[in-house]
Amino acid sequence: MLRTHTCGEARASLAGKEVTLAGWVHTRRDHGELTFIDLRDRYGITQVVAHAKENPAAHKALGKARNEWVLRVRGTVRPRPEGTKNPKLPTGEVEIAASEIEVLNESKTPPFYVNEETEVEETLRWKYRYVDLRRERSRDIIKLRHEVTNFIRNFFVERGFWEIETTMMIRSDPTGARDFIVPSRYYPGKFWALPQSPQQLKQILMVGGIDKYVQIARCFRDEDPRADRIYELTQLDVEMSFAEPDDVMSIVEECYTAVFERFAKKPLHRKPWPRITFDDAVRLYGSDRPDTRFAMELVDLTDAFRATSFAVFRDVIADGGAVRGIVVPGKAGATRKDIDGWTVVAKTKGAKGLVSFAIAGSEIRSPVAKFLSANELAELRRTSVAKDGDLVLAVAADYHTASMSIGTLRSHLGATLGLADESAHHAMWVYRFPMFERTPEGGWTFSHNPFAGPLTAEDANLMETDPGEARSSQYDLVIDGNELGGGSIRIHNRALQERALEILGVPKHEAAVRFGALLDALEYGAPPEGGIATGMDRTVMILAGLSNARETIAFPKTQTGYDPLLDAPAAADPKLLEELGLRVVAKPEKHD
RNA sequence: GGUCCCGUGGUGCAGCGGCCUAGCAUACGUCCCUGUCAAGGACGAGAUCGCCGGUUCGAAUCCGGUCGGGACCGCCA
Repeated sequence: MLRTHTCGEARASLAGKEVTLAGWVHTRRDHGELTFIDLRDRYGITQVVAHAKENPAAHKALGKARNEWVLRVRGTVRPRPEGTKNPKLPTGEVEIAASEIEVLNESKTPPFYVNEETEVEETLRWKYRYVDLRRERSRDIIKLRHEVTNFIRNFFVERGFWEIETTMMIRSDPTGARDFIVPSRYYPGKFWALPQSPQQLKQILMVGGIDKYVQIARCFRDEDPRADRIYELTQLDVEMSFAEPDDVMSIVEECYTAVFERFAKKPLHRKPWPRITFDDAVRLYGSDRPDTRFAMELVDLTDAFRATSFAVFRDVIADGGAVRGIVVPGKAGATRKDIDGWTVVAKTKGAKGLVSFAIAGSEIRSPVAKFLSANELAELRRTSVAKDGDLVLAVAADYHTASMSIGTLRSHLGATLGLADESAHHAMWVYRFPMFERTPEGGWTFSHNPFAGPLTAEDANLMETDPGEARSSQYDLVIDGNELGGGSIRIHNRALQERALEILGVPKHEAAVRFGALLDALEYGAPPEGGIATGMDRTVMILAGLSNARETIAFPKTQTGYDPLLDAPAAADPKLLEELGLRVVAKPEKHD
């Protein structure tokens, strides 16, 4: 090694010892005859000093060095003179009196500060990620990710799980997200797909008797990215044979509890974690991933307006719908503009409108007050338990739509009004999901994935008679209102799997083509099994308190998937396209 | 596919019709300086205000378009 110690190791115990350090110039303080530099590496920062009279050569070299130059420093560790120790640095007791400086490499002036915590535009950070990674903040996040990943891997391996890598080139299937595809040279016109998850493969591993599988798996989904969503995501992928839902939830809860206790900045609010049914989550929070860091539970106002002459409520209730609301504390004074904004939020989940009721003393102000009787308003106040100065917001629609609309508004208000308790992480399980949900077209879609099994034998029967009532074995891990992952006990019987796919609109013959391998495997002694996948990017995001997932990965892309570091995507060599049997028909885009 | 916000020396911000010959901080360069640690001091260089077009006597500033970035909706089993 070019060094004997790292820049984080210098301590009083090394005093008098000759050491060699290598690292980057963090800052330089030139006092003329006396020059200091702080030398930085991954491990820390050490002050190096040289005096013009004591060591002219070293002093000259330090004077010439600039930020981010790479130096090798030989010198003697010595205690700093009394009164010049720096308690802010772990190495602040000592300094290196330089005897020899070797410039390993010079550096251009960096495009942004390494030694300061200023915000820098992301595209620039990603383009110069090698500079950005030297910054303390970036390094800490990447280190955290490494430690969390390593901890989780060890956790499962220690419990008998085998880590198995699954292939990254699989069969494309038009369910779920859009696939990234890879052309084939031997089979021109045919394509592999990058896996959206190793779902089918891990189930096939169970059929192969692997019993317990774990993988920190890269997954690819070509959907428009968001702050917490990226093209390439990493998931903790786990599968267990002969498992029941509680087995999977228990081991993941144990793992995540350990992870949060070790790496999070704040405690978990409850152990063991609460488990809430999907129905209760919708009823109380209007969400399948409730943020319980604040209360503001939904109230049901249907009964208060059951006899109303107000047409909007009356018609919805007559159709079997519901009036669902929330009480916003102290917001009776909300402006028309506020309420219009909240109406837009509620409408994104299907609400036709939003009705507000401001509780002002004995009076209730509402745009629809004139259509409602005094009795109904009194009942509204009683049912909602709204206090003077509160604002009640309500949506009338079918029960699910009304609940989800108000729930979305609840989340929005929680975020914008800063209602969440920031002193603890709220982890929970949501379970007893419906197996199928209605699509806007009137068909069925799955709430988890097409391989999730029914919760009980009774639910399996309901798949035949009344699919909408069948409950799934699915369970979701939710932390602070974020869906961190989900899993289920899988269907391990070909006929039942075919039936499930049929309900989802995939006829048997088509299923045999699209899911042939898995369906065939189910006929060769597939064990009952289940598992889970959780998002590592989001996990690290929450642990580090970040608002976007890009910072948790080493080489991020922009919102449109552009990689500023590698300048990708890029055109392919025409010869390669020829070999692959591809011709580009898209108009070239002009990117500046 | 859609909505909203942003684009000003290397970086981060201010300026939002004329007072801008574009301001501040920091970084950068030269010089001074023996105990600093965000060192200090003096001087200096560095920007056609993303791009195109329009309105106006006059545009960084207003309008339209476009490119890029971000947040969100759709989408994301």
